[in-house]
Amino acid sequence: MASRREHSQDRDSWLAEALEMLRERGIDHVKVEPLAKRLGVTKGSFYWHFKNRCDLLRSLPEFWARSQTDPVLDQVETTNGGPIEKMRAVLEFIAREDPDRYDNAMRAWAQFDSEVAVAVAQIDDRRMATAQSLFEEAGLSPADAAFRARLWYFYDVGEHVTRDTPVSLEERLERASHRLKLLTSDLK
Amino acid sequence: MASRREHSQDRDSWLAEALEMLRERGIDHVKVEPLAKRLGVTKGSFYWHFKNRCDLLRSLPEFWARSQTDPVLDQVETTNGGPIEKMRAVLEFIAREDPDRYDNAMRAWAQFDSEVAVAVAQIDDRRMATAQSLFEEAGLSPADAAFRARLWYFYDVGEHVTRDTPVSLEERLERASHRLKLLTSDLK
DNA sequence: TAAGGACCATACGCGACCGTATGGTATTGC
DNA sequence: GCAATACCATACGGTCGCGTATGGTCCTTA
Repeated sequence: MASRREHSQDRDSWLAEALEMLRERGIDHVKVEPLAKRLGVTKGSFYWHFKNRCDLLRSLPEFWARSQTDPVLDQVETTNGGPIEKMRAVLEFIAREDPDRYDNAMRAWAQFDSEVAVAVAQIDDRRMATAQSLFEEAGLSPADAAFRARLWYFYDVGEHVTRDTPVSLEERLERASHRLKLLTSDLK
Repeated sequence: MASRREHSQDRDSWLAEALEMLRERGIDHVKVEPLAKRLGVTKGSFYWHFKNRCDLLRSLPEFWARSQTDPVLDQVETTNGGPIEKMRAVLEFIAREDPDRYDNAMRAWAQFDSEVAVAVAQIDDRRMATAQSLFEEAGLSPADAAFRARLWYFYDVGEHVTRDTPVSLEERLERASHRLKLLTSDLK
């Protein structure tokens, strides 16, 4: 138990590649043998690190949250300034980095797997709670801040989910600015 | 060409069942033999109506738009009153009927198929264009109305996409009312 | 340096689907 | 009443992926 690693590096390699495949082709194309081919090994390796395919799939949401969402929420806290400035920083960060790269694929998966749906809903809640606290900081009541946070967050979701063609960075920044103005013009 | 049906009834039966399966389990589970089993026939029937599985899948988006979205947009036009009243009517209709039952599954599919993505984007555009025209009727400039329509529509998308547990009718109506107020309080 | 464990390759049986080939039945036009 | 056609059942070969069994190769530790 002394030198026991919480997350094996090799296991995480499989998970990272699986997440990439999930993003590219959907969960039903995350299969053991094609995955092994992409990693340049055979499935003999896979069944060493995982009990079976289901074991891999059930480990994916935790890996997704750990590798994708945690860094973003950290970004929020390390920004200094008032709530509006924090929102602006978040919007710029999102517009530039597009950290939600895997979100759509996770949502697509969550449509058909209730456990995954719960995991994704928890992430949604964490993000909306952050937004709500910022609106409360800006002077809104908890109830009003909660709804404003929904509107705030759902715009993100809508932008990602309805996008079939890529949007330029300028356009994304323009929309972010417009959105910030519309949702915070009555505050401060 | 005289008595030729535009859409065969039997073909539509396969499409309707396929759409249902798409909603329940995702596009990769829309398979010929399970589908035939659900319809109580064998796949010999399928390959009479369709060239192959790909033929079925490529026919699904058109069927979806024809059977799901067209009726909703008709509903918008047949309502009389000002733009705000029309919006209220639309919100109530959506909150009660939930006509977007298949939207999530289509979006999930569109994530991994660019042709489907285009078809869904066209539906999104039609719906947002309708919303935009209502906001213009209410006095906004085309540019402002366009953005307001995005905010309006993305809230719908967000509500549907992030929902893991069902929401009561009362709650849905309450949110619809709140949303209408927040997005139209400065108009008229 | 021998033993044990970590890690991976190979080979096999199995089931789920796909698409085709072929034959059967029932209805319709003439 | 007889074809032609619409529609469906059955049977088959082929592919893909799962999971297991088994053996090989390092690398560590005593």
